[in-house]
Amino acid sequence: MARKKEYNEDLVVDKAMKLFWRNGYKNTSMQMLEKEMGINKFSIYSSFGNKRGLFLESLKSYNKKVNSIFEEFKSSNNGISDIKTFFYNSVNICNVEGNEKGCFVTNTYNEFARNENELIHKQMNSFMNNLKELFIEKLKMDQTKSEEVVLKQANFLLLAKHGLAAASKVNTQEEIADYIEMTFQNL
Amino acid sequence: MARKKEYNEDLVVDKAMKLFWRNGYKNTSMQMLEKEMGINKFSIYSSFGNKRGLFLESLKSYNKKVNSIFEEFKSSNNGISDIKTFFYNSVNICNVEGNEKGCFVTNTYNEFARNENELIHKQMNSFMNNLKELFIEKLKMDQTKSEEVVLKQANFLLLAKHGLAAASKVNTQEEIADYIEMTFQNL
DNA sequence: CTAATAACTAAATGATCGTTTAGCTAATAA
DNA sequence: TTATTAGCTAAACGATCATTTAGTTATTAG
Repeated sequence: MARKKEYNEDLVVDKAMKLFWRNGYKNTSMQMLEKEMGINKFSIYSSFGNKRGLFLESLKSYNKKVNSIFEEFKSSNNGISDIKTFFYNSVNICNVEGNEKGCFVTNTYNEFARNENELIHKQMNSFMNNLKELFIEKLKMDQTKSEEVVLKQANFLLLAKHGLAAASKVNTQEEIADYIEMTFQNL
Repeated sequence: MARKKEYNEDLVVDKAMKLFWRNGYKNTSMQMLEKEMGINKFSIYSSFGNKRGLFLESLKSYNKKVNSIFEEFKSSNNGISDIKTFFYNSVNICNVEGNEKGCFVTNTYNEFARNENELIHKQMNSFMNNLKELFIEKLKMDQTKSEEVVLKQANFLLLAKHGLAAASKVNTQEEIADYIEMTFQNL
């Protein structure tokens, strides 16, 4: 009937994601996105509706990217040791990429902590709740732990993971490693 | 010679600080500041130069506010126990205030992590370095600890403090308490 | 080949951003 | 009292924001 798109949507979303990851939502303008994605504003709007739509797609793209880490985490059966590996893997994804920092989800969580945007909050909360469930599952593998201890430690780990992701924006790999080692020293 | 100012600078900076604390730098507009501070844009500019000037004054105002916690922390002589108390005090200041969340300095650190603004980075780094020195001082009170262990634990605590401040934006007081207790369980 | 249509380019849109300015008000020194 | 001067109000500034639109290009069905 008519012309074909000259770009691949998944590919340009990935580029947008990296820009949002680096700068956050508010500090990323449509002009910057246009340049980074290599397509015109019109194309961005026709594909993703608006800036927020593109941002949500970027979050999905990030989730896909970290999904392999999640899958590995889920399928292993070594309890706490798996959680520790997961922590290391989580802080390492930003090193294999460009100069992105921290965790995109956590960065977003922080930026929108007191924002009214419901969609983004939902996305964030489901992410956090899933993670907590996984922690609980892994912790329960050690059957000497009471339900109460499991829940307390899951809360502890969730906060530690969030804090680590935030801190990893400004700390060195060595400091991060020290932190992870001490965190798991006596769980 | 001429008219007197109808407002108190310290007072309006305090109001600006709370707004910046709640929303961050980018998400706080001059219009919002005008309203919150109760004075005209002209007055803001004549007193503080520009938005960044006002923001830097707000950071100073925050530092003054938390200074009492710092002074108490410095003057005590109970080693690690002091650090723990300091952690609790730090997360509690946002409860005695309005609906501010987390630590203003940490929020700022996160927002400007990959920003080129030198003045703000300096302010942040000096804050962090001072804190680390204090941690080291307190940890050294336990003379059984080697220098190496002291430095490692200081790094750990600095990251934990940063992470806690970030996480406290979205976590409950109970979760926070659990985190602090576990953090100090075996230091 | 041609009519139809979707994707493209590029410019314009209104809103809001931080910042400045012109004109008015009030306080003080002489 | 009056000239001077700093603080005030309110409007306007240019820049940039996200978003839309008008016009052109390219593809394909008939």
